[in-house]
Amino acid sequence: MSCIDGDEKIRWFTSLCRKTGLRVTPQRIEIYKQLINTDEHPSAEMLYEKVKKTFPSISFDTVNRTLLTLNEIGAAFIVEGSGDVRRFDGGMEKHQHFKCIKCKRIVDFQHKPFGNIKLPSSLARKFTVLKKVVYLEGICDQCKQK
Amino acid sequence: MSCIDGDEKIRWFTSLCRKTGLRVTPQRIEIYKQLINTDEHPSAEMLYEKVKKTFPSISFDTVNRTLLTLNEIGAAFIVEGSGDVRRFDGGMEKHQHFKCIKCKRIVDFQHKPFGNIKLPSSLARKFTVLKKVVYLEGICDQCKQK
DNA sequence: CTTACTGCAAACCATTTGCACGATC
DNA sequence: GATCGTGCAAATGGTTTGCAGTAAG
Repeated sequence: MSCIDGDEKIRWFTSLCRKTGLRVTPQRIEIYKQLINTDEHPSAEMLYEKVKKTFPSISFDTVNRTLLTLNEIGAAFIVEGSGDVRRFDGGMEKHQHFKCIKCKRIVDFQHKPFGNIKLPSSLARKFTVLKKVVYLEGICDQCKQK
Repeated sequence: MSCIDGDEKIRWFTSLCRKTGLRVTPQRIEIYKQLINTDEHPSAEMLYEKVKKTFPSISFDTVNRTLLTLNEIGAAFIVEGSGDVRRFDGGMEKHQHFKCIKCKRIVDFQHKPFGNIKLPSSLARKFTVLKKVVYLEGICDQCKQK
């Protein structure tokens, strides 16, 4: 299921690990692989279930810790949202999220104006802004039908 | 510390309670009062400490439960964000948040373009969007100095 | 060979739930 | 008086921490 640029990403990831002084372990690679091969914005638990299939001896803690590490080195990030369990995203291209408050599904979408949002300069002077998030919440198509 | 329109808001709140079939209890009023009299976007715990001063016998659970109720009837809302403890906001005017990832401080700001953001129509057709959030994360002025 | 990572278990802490008593309508 | 809210205590569940053994550089 790994696409053409899958290997590309793995190479980028391993070099990022080395650059940041992290060791390249098979567990890390596998977790990262699984993360970028899904678009369901998995929680640590969800990802643990996936990784276990190809790596039965892995522990939940390793998955969870690794995801936090990925977030720190910028190879993934924690999805914003109010409440609920922590969800992760390995897609590094500029995009936004819609989250269904019923089924908790998170859907990616791209809307140029959201990506190019300008900050008020008064704010930019005062704070160091590291992340701009545009985030929508509501009821998804599947849940509306019920 | 209650401003001129403080009583106004309390009246609005009690009528909202009645409209939604909730009973008007002194605890609820006090919690709501404290929530709208601060701009620090308190957690249930923070608010509990405040309310205890004027209402020593109140329990943490009541505070927490009440805040969730306020969120449901639209008298307050849960502040978006990634991870950390749940924070609440009683300010119902259109505004945005900046959150410092070091000290967890949440700062309100208003930026018209953020308030008037238009959704892609493809999305609006498919999903029922209940909430649009523009949210910034970074390092605040106080933490930068250190 | 040194330092970091993994796996396991226990600890933690915010949040939730159940229930009896008391307050509101 | 019936129903909802409160307070207390216990349970839950996601997340974190400590540590000994193991693997990477």
